[in-house]
Amino acid sequence: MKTYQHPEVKNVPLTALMHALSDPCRIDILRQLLKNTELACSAIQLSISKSTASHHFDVLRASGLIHTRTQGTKCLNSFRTNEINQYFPGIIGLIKRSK
Amino acid sequence: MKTYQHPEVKNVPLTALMHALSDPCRIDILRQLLKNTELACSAIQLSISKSTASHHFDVLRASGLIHTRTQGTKCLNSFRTNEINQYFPGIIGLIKRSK
DNA sequence: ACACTTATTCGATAGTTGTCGAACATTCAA
DNA sequence: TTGAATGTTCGACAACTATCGAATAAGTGT
Repeated sequence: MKTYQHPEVKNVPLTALMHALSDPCRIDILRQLLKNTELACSAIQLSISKSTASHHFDVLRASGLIHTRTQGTKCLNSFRTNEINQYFPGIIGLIKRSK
Repeated sequence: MKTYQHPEVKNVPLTALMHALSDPCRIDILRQLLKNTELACSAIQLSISKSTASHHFDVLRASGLIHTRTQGTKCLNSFRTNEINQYFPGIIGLIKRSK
C-alpha cells in the first residue's frame, strides 16, 4: 500500500505555498476539497489527464495544503484546514472567494 | 519620462498574485517596502543584478502589489496596502510574518 | 487467475521563468 | 556638453513546470 509524505505546515516556506497556489488547476482542486471533507482523486472534476492531475496532487501535498490517505484503490484527499489556518491565516478565505 | 501601468487590484487573478509571491527575491522586496512608505529601486538591498531586479519589479507591478512613479532618474515604489487589504485580506500579514 | 478500477511513474516536449551582461534611454548636475 | 546615476530593454541561456500517453503497480471483486 502506497504511503504519502506530509510536511509539517509550520516548516513550509511562504514561497512554496504561494507557488502551489499559482496554478488554476490546483486552485480548482482546492475549492472542490473545501466543499467536502474528503474526496478521491477520481471524484474531483478536472479537464486534464490523470498523470497531470497526479502531479498537481503531489505539489499540493508537498506544500502542506492537502492530506492524502489510501483506501483500497482510491486515494482520499482532504484540505488541512486546521494547520493552514494556524500558520497561514487568511489563505483559505482567499481560495474560497476566488472565482 | 517613463510611465508605468498599474492594473486594478480587483481584476488581478488570485493565481497571478500567488505567482508574484512565489519568489524569495520578490518577497524580500515587498518586506522592505512594507517598512517604508516609498523606496527607490536603488534603495532596496538585493543580491541580484539590476536587470533581474527590474524584472521582479515588473512582476510585482503587474500583479497589483506595488505602485511605481518616476522622480528624476529614480523610480519610487510603494506597497499598494489599501487595495491589497481590500481585495486580498490577510496577504500582507503573511508577508510580514514570513521570515 | 482474471479483469477492472484507481492512481503513480516514466520519458518526452513545449512553454515559462529567473538570471546575467551589454547596450540603451533619461534625468540631473557640474 | 559632458559625465554620473538610475532604470529599462534586449538577447541568451539554464532550470523549472505543466502537459501528455503509455506503461506500471496495487487493490477489489468475480
